[in-house]
Amino acid sequence: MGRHSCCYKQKLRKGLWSPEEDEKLLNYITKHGHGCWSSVPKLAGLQRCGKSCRLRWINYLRPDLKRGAFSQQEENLIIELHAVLGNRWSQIAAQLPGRTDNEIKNLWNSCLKKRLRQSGIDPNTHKPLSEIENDNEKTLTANKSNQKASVSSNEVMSLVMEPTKASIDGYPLEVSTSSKINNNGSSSHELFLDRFNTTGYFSFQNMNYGSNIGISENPNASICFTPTSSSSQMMSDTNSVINSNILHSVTTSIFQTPTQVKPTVSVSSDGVHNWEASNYNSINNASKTTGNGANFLDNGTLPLQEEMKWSEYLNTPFLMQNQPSQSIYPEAKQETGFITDESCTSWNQCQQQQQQQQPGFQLSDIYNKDLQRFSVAFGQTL
DNA sequence: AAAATATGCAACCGCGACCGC
DNA sequence: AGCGGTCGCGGTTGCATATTT
Repeated sequence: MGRHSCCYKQKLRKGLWSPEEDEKLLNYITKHGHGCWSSVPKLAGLQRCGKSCRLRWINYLRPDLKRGAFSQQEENLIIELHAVLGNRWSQIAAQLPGRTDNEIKNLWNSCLKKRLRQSGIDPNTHKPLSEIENDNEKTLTANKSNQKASVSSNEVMSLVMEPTKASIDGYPLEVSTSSKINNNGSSSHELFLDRFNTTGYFSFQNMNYGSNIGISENPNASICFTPTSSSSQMMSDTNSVINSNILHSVTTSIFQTPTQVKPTVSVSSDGVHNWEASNYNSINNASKTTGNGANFLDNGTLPLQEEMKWSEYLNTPFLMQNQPSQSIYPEAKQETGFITDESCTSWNQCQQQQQQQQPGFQLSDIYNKDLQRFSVAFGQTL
């Protein structure tokens, strides 16, 4: 049961394939096609079972296979697809021409899974690990509550609302919220923005708001903008806190990440705010991973982000749009008039190029637009 | 330099689905 | 409907090589 009859036969070779065997199989299939796999080894003169021949052909000998290391784009796509499809390797492989399911599975198990963990992302759920811990705590709390006959007013309660669709300037954005009543009587509001549930592209401009230090003087650093409020101002203005913090966390996460991110912002009624955001950028270079991703530093700034090629980012395949050579953000490009020159490898270069076409152009103009958008988006949900 | 350990990859195995008889 | 053969998928193993101790 479940075992090939051919496997019972004796004298069948197992293990690694020799060059001679490869040649025999390749020659046979090139001339005759594989037809029924169980008859292939006999006809090709091989002491192998049909299953082994099939595997060798599919994973190694097929002429349309792409050789060599996976590109960054391919890795990003695998991560995105895995977030949607899980361990359905054959379906993932179908989106990557020239790559086999086995290859992708190996890459995932040996490399990508590890990188995600180092980035503070759970590779199974693609959620930030901290969020999962929170979820577990919530579950535990809920279970404890359920075990009791009644819920007293000073116990923690959690309410997760249905996701709501928002659309800002025609850019879809899915937002779900969670309200919490803490045992000290104060309430907090958590907000999740899940771009993976949107219909395909970012809600905002493709820019990195990676730091709170203004436009960076360092050409090797990511372009950096500062929110309109300082940290101290944020503390005195709840809306500003919300908007600025969300702006930081969401944009940093989204614009640095090729895959799913659920930034979480929690603002309690007593004015104390805390938030977190995962940062996938570290995937690009695991050695620069800094634990749990891009959390705000104590001084209210974010750590500098590693630079990502503008053109590469725009062309990152998204969901099923596996067309690396075609930008998937035409709307954003149209609106910003931004140059997506392949040779443009830094934000400063992008700005310089754009300024040649548009004298006086400033990236900060786009930033201000985004700030407005975030205000609208989160004004609707908070 | 040698042993131990980690890593990456190719291949195997078991199982379920499908098909034809 | 039952059975056997085949195919394809996903989990796992085992080996060669690289890295660390």
